[in-house]
Amino acid sequence: MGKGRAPCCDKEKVKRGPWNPSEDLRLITFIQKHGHQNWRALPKQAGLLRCGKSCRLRWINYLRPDVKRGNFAKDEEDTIIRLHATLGNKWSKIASYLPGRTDNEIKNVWNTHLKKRLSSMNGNVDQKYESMATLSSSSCVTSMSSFNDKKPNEAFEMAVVSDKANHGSPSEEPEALSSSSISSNVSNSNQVNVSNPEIQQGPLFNFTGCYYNTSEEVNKPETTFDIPLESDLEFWNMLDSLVPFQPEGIQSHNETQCPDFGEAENEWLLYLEQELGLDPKDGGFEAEPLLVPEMNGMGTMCHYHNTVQPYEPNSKQ
DNA sequence: AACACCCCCAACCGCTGGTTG
DNA sequence: TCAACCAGCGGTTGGGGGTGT
Repeated sequence: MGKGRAPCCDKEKVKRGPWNPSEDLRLITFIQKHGHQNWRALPKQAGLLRCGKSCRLRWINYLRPDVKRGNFAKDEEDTIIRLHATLGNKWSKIASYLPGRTDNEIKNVWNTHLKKRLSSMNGNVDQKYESMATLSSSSCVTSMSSFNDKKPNEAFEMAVVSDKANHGSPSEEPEALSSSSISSNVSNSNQVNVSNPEIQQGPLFNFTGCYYNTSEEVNKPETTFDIPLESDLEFWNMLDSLVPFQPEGIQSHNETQCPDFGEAENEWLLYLEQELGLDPKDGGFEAEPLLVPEMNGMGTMCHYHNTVQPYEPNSKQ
């Protein structure tokens, strides 16, 4: 590494911080059309002033159609605890056993909830195997010794078996954790598999993002996507005055990298536009071509968790 | 009401390992 | 074989919201 590593992107020319809806839509639409063969080139091709890494993270952790959001079910938490005892901080590995959950999300849950819970139960997180003994049956703990050597699906089958032993009736096992669904999808969660009906939940694929609740959300009140259209005339005027965007260097549709959005594509895009308040009927956004202009700096973003905040171009970050 | 503190989590940073020429 | 490039991973950060005083 004598010369050192070239920075992944020019930080001076790259937008950072939270993503705004128009950036999300632009990224989603680009990936939907062209896939994500080259993350580094993607931002330029998609017309985003973002680092490729940032685009990748945003897609994987938030925008993927199959990402599941909301609180973790107890069974999911138990699975994380169990897998963490075996795999350690291999978040992506753990995520591969929890369809729809991202490594980042699992890492956050572990650091904010589960670690503390284990710590309070045992007084010492390092005694994780002892912790496992309290959480799980002895058969589970003993099975861990051979857990490491298993292939993911085999290991998960073991986990499921012990899980059933721990929680009694198999009916307590959530659908997303059923062994059948797992064994059909043991690839890393980063790999998009929207064509898989086991992952693709619902008539449209389940674009949960931050825009609406999923039916699997636990203990969360129903929330709405609340874009204050009236109060953000500047933003919507900006959208109205969009210049057609022509992606650079797009030769052909990449079948292998482009998620198969199938017949739901148009319906989904329509849904997205409506959710984002970009209804073409109102002179707003049309899915193709991508028309969203570049943002005017950090001040343009809005943070939207359950409820979208007012879009304030001049508000401070 | 105002302030301080805490918690959560989206996003960033830097490293690693795989691939390619 | 090796250097350069790239995607992916895991650790960390910091802003915003919630809660306590």
